[in-house]
Amino acid sequence: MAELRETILKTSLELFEQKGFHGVTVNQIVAASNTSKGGFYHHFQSKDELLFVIHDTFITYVLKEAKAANEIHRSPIKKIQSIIKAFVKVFDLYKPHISVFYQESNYLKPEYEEQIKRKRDAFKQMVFHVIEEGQETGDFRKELPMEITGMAILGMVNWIYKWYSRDGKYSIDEIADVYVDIILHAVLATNSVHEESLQSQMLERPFFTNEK
Amino acid sequence: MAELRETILKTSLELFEQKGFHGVTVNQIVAASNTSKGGFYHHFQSKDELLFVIHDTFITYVLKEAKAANEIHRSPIKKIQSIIKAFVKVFDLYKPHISVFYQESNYLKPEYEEQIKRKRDAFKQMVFHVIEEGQETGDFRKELPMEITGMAILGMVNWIYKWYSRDGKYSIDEIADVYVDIILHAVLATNSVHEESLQSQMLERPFFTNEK
DNA sequence: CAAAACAGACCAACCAGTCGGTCTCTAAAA
DNA sequence: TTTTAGAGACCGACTGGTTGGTCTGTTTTG
Repeated sequence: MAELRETILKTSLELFEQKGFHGVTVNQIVAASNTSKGGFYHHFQSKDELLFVIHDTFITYVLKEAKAANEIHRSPIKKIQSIIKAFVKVFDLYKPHISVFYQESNYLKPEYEEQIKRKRDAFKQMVFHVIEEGQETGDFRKELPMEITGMAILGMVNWIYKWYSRDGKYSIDEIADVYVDIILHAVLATNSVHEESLQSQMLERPFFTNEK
Repeated sequence: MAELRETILKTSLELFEQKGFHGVTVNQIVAASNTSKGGFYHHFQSKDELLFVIHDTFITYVLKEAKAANEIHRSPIKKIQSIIKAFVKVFDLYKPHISVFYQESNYLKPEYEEQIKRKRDAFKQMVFHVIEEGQETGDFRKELPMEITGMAILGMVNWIYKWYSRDGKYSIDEIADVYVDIILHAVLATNSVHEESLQSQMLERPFFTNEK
């Protein structure tokens, strides 16, 4: 039964998030999971493999979401909208994974690192591509350098792991709406001559337009 | 003489950036600095103190810059412009410090952590305050939630440490210009009725408006 | 010559990973 | 049905290597 494996994953995730990968020993994980060294090493080859599994589950999910969003829509505006929304929402689902991901990713063993890097780059390229597309169709401002804009967007979203909390002032959906709004305001060409008008695209009636 | 101290700081910074705090032993630092254990522990109480010093030099600098930018200008638009520019440019000066800062900050001993946290919060509050100010004067869109917008800006800039390189395609000044432009496009009210007009404020003729 | 700066052998603690062994459960053999 | 055989799950004492830090002594500096 893979029950213990799940327990170990869950408890170690909590511990890593609190104290960091190096701040937690295998013995602590084992104790918190009510098992033993033997139990641990029966399910994982090493402490490093555990770190890899955590990384992989999160990045795999994100990549899948982005691919889907990319295939469903045709307009770059819609595409970036859904990618950002999905991306932001992932922080609600996988907050602990992501925290560990960004804080300990450089301690991954080379073999593991390469696998993760490939998926992460794939995601980055998707964002870049959508921006490029939007600039070609004239929806997005052509004067913005694509790489810088892309990294600005990625950074802004990625940083969420540092401050988001489920008990915070704003829900993840509200945050997603604001982010989409900020990004679209930043990149949309003012004379977007496409089928959809600026305003109708920019805000799907985000929550904060209704507030007083 | 405090010469060795500087050498240790510099070499350990390089090592930490490459391999991370936990990936570098005191013996390695000592060897790379052409000194001995005795030399190291003469200048630093512990490996942790070394980590603290690195954190502190960077955050102290950033905070000083932001304070200055805040005092020099009166208009929130000008303020946010200089804060962002200064903030972005810090990544050119202190890239290694910042990398270590964000990757290892949760391994700081509590006593150290508190000191750093205070300065970091001070900086965050300054950014928040400028946004608030801009919303009050009507320069910035009032419908944007201040906290989310602030964190979006901080995240977008902070993330630079993950990808910026001096040998990269764009200079730090170019990046700073694009960031200022993106942020102002996102936050400026379209009917900014202030002394300065939208366009003249937004871009101080950034490099990319001249391209082709 | 006194104090600071540095050298380097040494140590105690810790920690990831191992290894021989047990327990349980299933399924084939008797 | 009972017995036997075997596989996978799990246990926990042990180890070998590493690491941060100390301590005694030596050199340099003012």
